[in-house]
Amino acid sequence: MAGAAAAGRPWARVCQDTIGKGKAGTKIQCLKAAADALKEGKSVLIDRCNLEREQRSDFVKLGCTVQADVHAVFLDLPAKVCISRSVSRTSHEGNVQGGMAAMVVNRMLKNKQAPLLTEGFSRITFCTDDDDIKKAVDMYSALGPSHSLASGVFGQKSKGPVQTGIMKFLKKADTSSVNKSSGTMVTSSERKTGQQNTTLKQENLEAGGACSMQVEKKLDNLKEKGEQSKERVSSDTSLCTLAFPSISTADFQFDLEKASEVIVDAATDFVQKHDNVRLVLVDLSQKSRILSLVKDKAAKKSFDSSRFFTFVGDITQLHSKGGLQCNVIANAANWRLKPGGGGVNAAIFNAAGEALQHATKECADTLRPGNSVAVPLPSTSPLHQQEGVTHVIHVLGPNMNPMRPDCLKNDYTKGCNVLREAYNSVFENFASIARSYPGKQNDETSSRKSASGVISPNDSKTKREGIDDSERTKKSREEDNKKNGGVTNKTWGSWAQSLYEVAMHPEKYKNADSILEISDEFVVLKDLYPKAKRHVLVISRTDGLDSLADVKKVHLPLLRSLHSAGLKWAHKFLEEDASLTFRLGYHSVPSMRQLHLHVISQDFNSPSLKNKKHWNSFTSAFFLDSVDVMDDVDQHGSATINPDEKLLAMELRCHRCRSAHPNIPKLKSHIGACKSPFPSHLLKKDKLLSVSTGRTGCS
DNA sequence: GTTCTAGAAC
DNA sequence: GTTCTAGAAC
Repeated sequence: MAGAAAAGRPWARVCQDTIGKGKAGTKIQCLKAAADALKEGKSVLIDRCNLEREQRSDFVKLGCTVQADVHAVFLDLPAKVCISRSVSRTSHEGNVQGGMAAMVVNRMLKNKQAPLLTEGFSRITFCTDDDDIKKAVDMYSALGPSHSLASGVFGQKSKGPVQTGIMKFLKKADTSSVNKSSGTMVTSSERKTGQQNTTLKQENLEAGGACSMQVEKKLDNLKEKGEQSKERVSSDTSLCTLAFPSISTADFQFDLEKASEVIVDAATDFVQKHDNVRLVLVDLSQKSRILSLVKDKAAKKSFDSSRFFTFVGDITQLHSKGGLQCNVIANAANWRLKPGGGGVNAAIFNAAGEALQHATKECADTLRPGNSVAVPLPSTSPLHQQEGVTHVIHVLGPNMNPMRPDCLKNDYTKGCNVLREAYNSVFENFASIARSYPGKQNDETSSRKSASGVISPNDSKTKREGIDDSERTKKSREEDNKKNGGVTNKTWGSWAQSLYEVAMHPEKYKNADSILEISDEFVVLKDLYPKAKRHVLVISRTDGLDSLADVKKVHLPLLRSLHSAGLKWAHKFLEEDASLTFRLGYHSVPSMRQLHLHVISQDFNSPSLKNKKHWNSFTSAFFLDSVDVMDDVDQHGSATINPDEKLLAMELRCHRCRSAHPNIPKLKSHIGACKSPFPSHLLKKDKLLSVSTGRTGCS
């Protein structure tokens, strides 16, 4: 179908299901048809699932080579909606319907990768319901030849600021309403009115697949981007990019010569150690002395110069004005992490709007020199929408200005050390964000380890659970905690005390047959509401150690004791029932106080497993394998936790074959029958125990 | 963590 | 009509 939009721009729809003379064709045919249509000056709608990055990259490349704007409209509908629609539809062009459809859709959704601006899209619109889809269709239908749509990401449900454990229990921040208003606001502001004759077939978008992509020809738009864009726009957009200002050299009056040395050392060192990332030092002025010093010093070093370079431009408008796509920007913040003050800090807070202030508050209150904190930028922020910036890393450098706090009074030995620490901290935070970028990792472990983007595993001072890394706040928290007798200041409901009670006074309960073992370090207890045929808890007896968030390196021997007690009981159960498979691990955010290890058989055959939260708490990244936790604590001094509650609300997927299911009863009947092998990430590192593998899980 | 239940989904 | 979920109360 080629819909000639009412306003005049002709559209060509390229659909693989019909491209072979009305029948299904090949991707090559689609690419050719798209290229031809673009040559004829048409806008092109690629009506193809394109769920995986690699699948769509050829289309993106095509768009870029003819200098067209490439947009993605991502239909991010819940799996159960996709499945039920595809099953019940009739006369689908590709004949993906009926019983077969569930299987096909499940297989496709398994590999779903949300589009990123870094792939080369200039605009991405997320649609998560019918309303979003209608808006997107209306918007593109009404697009006239002189219209252009803003660049950036629209309608994405924010990953949101990381919720602290305490937030979860005190009150739920209503992120859903915030997100909704953002989506509506963006689309309605972009929507052209008065054009209702939809030339794009909405039903195709709704049922045909989860993702479609539009390649829009708009040469005039590109010209506006000016000189710099030509130079950089072609540069590699597959790299996760950090743009950063020179730290401390403006208001903090740090010596430029010395600063440039630190920058070049830290940056070249970093890019040599990390793949798939690039660093860009940004300054406003063409005559910037710090840029030329850094350029000169960098020229004398040998490293890949496309991975670290300097750029003249406004750090808040790098994409729109400079044509440089940066996922992450660093901010030369003040110690209070407050907006204002002029310079880069004021500019970034200004450009990012209130969303950044709120998100920052969720992550930290203050910052000390040499430290940084990464803040996920909500999708409501204009900086996110227009520039594609997903994170802001606030950093505080050393101060040489006697009019500002913590002046080092020209002590450049200390100053250089603090500046180096500051850059290293920023780069490490950036590295963990880069690792969590979809496509920059391919296993579940790495994604959950840094998914929040706030956690810096190499910096023991950096906060977890979205608290902060400042010593000031840490102290006050510790004082609060002392009063509670605990290490974290999470509040526990009365119902959350029972494990604590058992751990403190196991002798009181020793006659109960639910208690399997009591030692000085732990108590082994049958879970009162087992979520599988066999489900026991190994509860630590250390007072004040309530969850993984409290665990420090000193607790490593304890973790090992809990683990080996868990193994012992798993083996005992395997002797009784050789068909079982066991997994040992912790909940990222437990509901019950007192650190406890779950030992749970993987049949999940139990009437007590009743809801989505139950299921996801044992089968998503919310469940942290004991072996990983021990490694993590050993290497980093604490456990890396992703406290994102969204993990518990995720769609229901089989823990073996990853197929999606619309509800718990359907899921349970599937898992009762599924014989697929377990995912490879569980087969590694002896995370699963069974008789057939003969694994012990000890290594 | 569970129980209860209104109301959404089928 | 029944089934299932999700939020409040404990």
